[in-house]
Amino acid sequence: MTRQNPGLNLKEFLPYRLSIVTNRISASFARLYSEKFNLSIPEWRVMAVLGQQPGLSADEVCSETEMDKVPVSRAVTKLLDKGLLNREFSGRDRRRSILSLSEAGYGMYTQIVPLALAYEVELKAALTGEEQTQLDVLLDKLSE
Amino acid sequence: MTRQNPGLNLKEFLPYRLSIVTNRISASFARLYSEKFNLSIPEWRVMAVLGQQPGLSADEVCSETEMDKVPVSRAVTKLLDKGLLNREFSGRDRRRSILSLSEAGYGMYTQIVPLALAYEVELKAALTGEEQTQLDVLLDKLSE
DNA sequence: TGCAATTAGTTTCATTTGTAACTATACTGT
DNA sequence: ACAGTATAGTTACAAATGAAACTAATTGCA
Repeated sequence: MTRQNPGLNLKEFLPYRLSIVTNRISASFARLYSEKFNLSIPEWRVMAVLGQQPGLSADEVCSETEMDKVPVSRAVTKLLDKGLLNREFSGRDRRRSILSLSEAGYGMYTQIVPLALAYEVELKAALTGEEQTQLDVLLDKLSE
Repeated sequence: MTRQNPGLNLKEFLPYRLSIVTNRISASFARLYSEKFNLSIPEWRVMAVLGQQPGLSADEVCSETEMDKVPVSRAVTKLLDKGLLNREFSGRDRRRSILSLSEAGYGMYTQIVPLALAYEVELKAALTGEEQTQLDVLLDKLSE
């Protein structure tokens, strides 16, 4: 039987290429903080967003990070256990949590940030300045 | 306590942005074939690569798709169960499998490919022709 | 008011995933 | 030829994940 190729070249297929590149990048970045600081990816994401915007609720962390509420809830529990997070509850709405990094959490955060920025610099070194700008534009457009 | 922002803006952080965009795209593409054809992501990937290059071994499927050998092995088992794949073993090296889509598998493949291509067209519609070229270049460079 | 509908967050359970151990076959150097 | 090592693929086990059910608090509106 002869089969004509219906014309999908996986290596040129955009969703596929994006996922390969992205997975490589996030895996190697994750190694950076998981090894030294023993944080999972969801834990780091929660810390990263709270380092920037203290006082968010769990729900706001979800929308900021585009994570599901289940992994967020679990990450928050773990981070509380490790003493990296403070949690209060809103007086106005007692279901609503108010999350922020603890002293210890903030200390860890300030150690990770330079690693993250250095990693980004290294990544971007593969691109010219102009290309970096282009990439920003393209990602925005693909985000629709 | 006053905390100076150490300068990580998550929304501008490249690995983060890539992963958000990519996850959205692969999730919505996966819906396309998982709903209609009941394929998992690994199953589709195996089929996609074998549709293009019949006769690969499981190991070659791994390197082509950058998947771990465990999910590949499981996807192959499932696809064999569903009758979508044929498997022989090499005479020269009887450990080595020789995989290809069955009639049924190829039939499904030829149905999915147009969906995939249409999806890609839709994605790329957000970009100008020039931007599409740029994106290719950028992804190549980021792949190092 | 008071009761249905919503919302924040957690827990349960089934599925998926990856690491590591395992089986079977093949290769290598003596 | 054969002992040691490497490779293809599978299986077992433990951890991560997500959908759905659940709890508790709040809102809307009759």
